[in-house]
Amino acid sequence: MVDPSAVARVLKAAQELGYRLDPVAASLRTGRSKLVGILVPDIATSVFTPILTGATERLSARGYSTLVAYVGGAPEQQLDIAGGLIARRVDGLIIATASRHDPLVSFCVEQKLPAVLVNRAEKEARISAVVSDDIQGMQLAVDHLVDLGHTDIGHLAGPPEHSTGFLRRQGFAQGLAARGLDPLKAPCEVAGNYTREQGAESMRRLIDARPDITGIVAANDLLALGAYDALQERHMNCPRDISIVGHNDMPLVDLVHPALTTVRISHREMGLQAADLLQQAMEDNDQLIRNIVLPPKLIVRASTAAPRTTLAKRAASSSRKADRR
Amino acid sequence: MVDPSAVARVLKAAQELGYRLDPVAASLRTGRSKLVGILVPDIATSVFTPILTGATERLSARGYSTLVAYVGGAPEQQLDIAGGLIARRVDGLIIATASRHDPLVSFCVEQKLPAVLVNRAEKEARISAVVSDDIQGMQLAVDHLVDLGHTDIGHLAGPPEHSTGFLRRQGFAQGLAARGLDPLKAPCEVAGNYTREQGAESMRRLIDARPDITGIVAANDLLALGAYDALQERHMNCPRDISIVGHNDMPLVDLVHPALTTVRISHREMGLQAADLLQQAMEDNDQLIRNIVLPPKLIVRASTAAPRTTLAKRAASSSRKADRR
DNA sequence: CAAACCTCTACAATCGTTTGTAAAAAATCA
DNA sequence: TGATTTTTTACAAACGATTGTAGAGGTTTG
Repeated sequence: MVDPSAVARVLKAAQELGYRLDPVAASLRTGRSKLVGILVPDIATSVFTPILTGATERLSARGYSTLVAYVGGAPEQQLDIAGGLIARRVDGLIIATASRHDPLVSFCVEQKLPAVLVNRAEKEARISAVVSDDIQGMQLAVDHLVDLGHTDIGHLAGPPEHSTGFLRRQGFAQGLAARGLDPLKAPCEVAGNYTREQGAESMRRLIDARPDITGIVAANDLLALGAYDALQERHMNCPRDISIVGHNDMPLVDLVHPALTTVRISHREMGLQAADLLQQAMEDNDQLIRNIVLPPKLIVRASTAAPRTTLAKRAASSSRKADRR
Repeated sequence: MVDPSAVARVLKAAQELGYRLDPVAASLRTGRSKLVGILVPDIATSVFTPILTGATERLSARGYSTLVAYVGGAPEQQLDIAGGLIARRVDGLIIATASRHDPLVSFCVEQKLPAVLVNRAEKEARISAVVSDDIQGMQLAVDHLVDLGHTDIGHLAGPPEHSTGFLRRQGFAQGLAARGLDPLKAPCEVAGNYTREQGAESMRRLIDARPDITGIVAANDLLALGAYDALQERHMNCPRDISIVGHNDMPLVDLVHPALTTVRISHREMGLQAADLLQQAMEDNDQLIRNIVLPPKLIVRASTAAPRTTLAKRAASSSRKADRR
């Protein structure tokens, strides 16, 4: 349309004057901002950092900046915090803090504000979400222990108000049932939050209640590491006395002693996918609700082994075989 | 001044209508934004997450929101990225990505944009900074090894373009000299970045070059953990064959095997202090350059022990004593 | 009582874009 | 060519606060 040399001249002049479009003014006029708000419970957890990295990376490649808000220990403030982001005209929200029925989600639905859940989903799918297949992850863990010969398996559960805690507990039960074990007889201790301390506390209770347990599936690596602490207190050995499976495969769990067998989740990938989903919702005004469920993977390390009873049996049977020869 | 009941009525009405001051409009008019930009190299490192948490926590308590930008692998883009933040009218910058002479700092000084360095300082103090006492931290580490009886001590150094890598190497040398050991004779391998892989690589080279080494001071925990990997490859044992001291006391290094002796830095505290400093610079228009240096602390765990030569000597001397009795 | 001064209220300009509209110019058609 | 339609250009309104200013109203003082 316009003389291209003129375009070039204008662009050059703009460059020389250091002219940049003012995003604040543009935002005021349009109501949009090229900003995305991300709500995380707390950054320190190694679960949320890769989610953040992934989401931020993808969004910034698409020209969006991120406004990260830490909801921290104040879930009741979450709506206010989100309100602050919305006042700043964020174009969309990535929510990593959702409870199984979250008022913030209701709010987003009402206001038609594009939003995507990540890591934790709601009970019913009102907006798109990217999660790991928590049920399948636990089944992998249970299968692994059962394959090793364990029959007395306990669960260190996470907070039931989050989908991760809830679904993993459910997956644990399903996994047992699928292998012919009775989930109702399996001991389960519910931790209030995902910390090493809570893991240790739950583990102590579990051992006291059911000393016959030989295998533990934890809802989270930190809980599993807490279980390590509890075992050490009682001078018990993992995996000789009790096998432990974690969940998340967070950094360094391959270096702890014993190296932790765990279920790997690609949190980074969750962040990337959430960013993609949100971008679609923001730009194509695409109201489709999508549920992306990423497949977990069992990583076998040194914290799981056959229970001593099975080892004894094997020894016995192999010696019988030897006798027959 | 005004009838207080009228004030109450107006406030109530505002509340009912859901009126909130529009930060975007205010920002356009005033040029201020109640936003602070934070530049981090990458979020995944356990060094920067607590800094971020600390800074964000303090700032949000003061009514500021944070705009976090990951400079990642693109230091040459740093100025552009910062430009984006400035276009958004950030009131100040917290810079965790500074090299020892950083163009972004020059820019902030010229533009009189309040900014604070954190974790990494510049060579010359042009703006305020909050850092750990890297020199002293290394001296603690060296002292510890020398006290145990080590005389052949090597250093796994970090990137020299960052103050942490540079100063820790310097602190290592000073620490040796203070104990009468010759720093020039001490082997040192410089890692290109703070990763486990680089740590392993450096450690391999160091062992090959100087098999007589009995103690290692690493500039960072990840490098130390990489050294663990290298030792394992060669079937060497820590601390029996070689003692290792890390730096940072990042989460879980107490659980690795052997539990890592390391120099604890309160990164969270650095974040808090940086936030305070920045707030002063922003609000009091306080141009004072302050340098906050936090004291590090040695945390002794299981990765350090007396070298075998010393143990042998002690055994000999104690048996002599026994003879005399 | 008028002049000078101070206080308060109300209004308009401003920040820098985007976007709708009106006018002008160009193009199409009878 | 004149009427009609389309395209281009130019301009102004709007976003929602902040802030300076002019004028109204009140108070003090010679």
